[in-house]
Amino acid sequence: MGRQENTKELFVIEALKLFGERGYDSVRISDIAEAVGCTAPALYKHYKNKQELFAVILEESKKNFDQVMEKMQIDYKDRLEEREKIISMTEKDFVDRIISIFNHAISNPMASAFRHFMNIEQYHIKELAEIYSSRYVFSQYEQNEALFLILMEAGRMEKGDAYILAVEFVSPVIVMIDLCDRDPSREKYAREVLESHVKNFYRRNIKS
Amino acid sequence: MGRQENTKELFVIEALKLFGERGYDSVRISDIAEAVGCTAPALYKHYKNKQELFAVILEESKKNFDQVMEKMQIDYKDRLEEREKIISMTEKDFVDRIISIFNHAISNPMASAFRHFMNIEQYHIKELAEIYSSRYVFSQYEQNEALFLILMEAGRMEKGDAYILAVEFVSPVIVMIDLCDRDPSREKYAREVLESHVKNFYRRNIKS
DNA sequence: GTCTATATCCAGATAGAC
DNA sequence: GTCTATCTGGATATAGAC
Repeated sequence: MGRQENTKELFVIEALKLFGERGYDSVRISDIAEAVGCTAPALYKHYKNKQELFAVILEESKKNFDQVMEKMQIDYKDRLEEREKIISMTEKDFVDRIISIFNHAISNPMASAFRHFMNIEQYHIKELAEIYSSRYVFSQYEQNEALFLILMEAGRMEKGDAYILAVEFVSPVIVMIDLCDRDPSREKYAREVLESHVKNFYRRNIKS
Repeated sequence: MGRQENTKELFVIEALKLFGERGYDSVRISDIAEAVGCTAPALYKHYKNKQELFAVILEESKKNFDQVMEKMQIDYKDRLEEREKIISMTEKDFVDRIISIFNHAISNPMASAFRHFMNIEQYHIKELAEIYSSRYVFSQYEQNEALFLILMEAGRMEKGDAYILAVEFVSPVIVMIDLCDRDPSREKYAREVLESHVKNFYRRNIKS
């Protein structure tokens, strides 16, 4: 391979993919180099060692993740100007919102690779376990709790425990993403289940 | 270490624990031997190599898992004599049932180790991904769907999509177990969430 | 059935030419 | 900045004594 400008970045991308497939220890430097299109020693011109590459991946993935989260989701807590939009959400809006969260999680290759990577290394690297729980689970619960509190206040939902409703609303999404991570052929099933779930939830809990 | 009768079995137990913590490739034969209380070459008197030990673990864990599942859960589909019991289930019965499923998943060391192991190796070993999905997710969905169909028939639930209700009922349990696998200090939180969830679900969907 | 000693292999990392 | 050749360490697995 000839002189390249973006080799350094390519190492991060390909390594994340491979780590997500097999886990840190199972991936050889030469595997990563092959995926990039060069030989193993080339890596050491860009990174001190395998561990440093790993640290960079973690950093980059977290940054990327934060950016995506910010773009994808309305910050229901702070931005009060969103209140009007929330109060007038239809059944279709709810369905679209959940399906778009699901679609992004499944179809974005980097997000997907990072999630696989976290899943594999979560017991090994404490930091990853924490990231996984807080980003994928708790932030979703809290965002939807805030959403439901607004709807309760506006009289579109019966007043009650908004947090538990958020748990019930979001958990199927988390499980379906997990299911498709293990077997992508279940995407159609997952989308159908989620659509039915959201419609059922809307019909039972939200006033039109 | 002196002559032992159960070393062969000990290798399976300790290896499963370690594989569940770090993954297959990261665990050395000497780590397993140390946990067992002997040296690495001793393993080769019992198993051909590391891979054979792995295969035995898989086999044993599956067997163990099946036994536990059978003991834990009423086979709602086949045993019609359970019908009376199901129809008269109270809120407390539902809470107890979910909490006992949760408790078993969390507190049984072997079940816990096997779940961690599956989680780590699921992308690596296709077979594990399938086991995980079918045993932890689909079987739970289907069992509860059957339960809700009986309740609908008996007039204790409004007729509707029993499968989706099962998804909504069970998914929070799956997520909470997952959460505690990553951080056991969340057990109290998980139990509280699950209790509130079951009570909320019962109040909204089941007639007393 | 377990040990110590050792063979073998292979992955991570370095040296030095281009 | 990438290559080929090589060093080094560590992990799997074997040999042979007890």
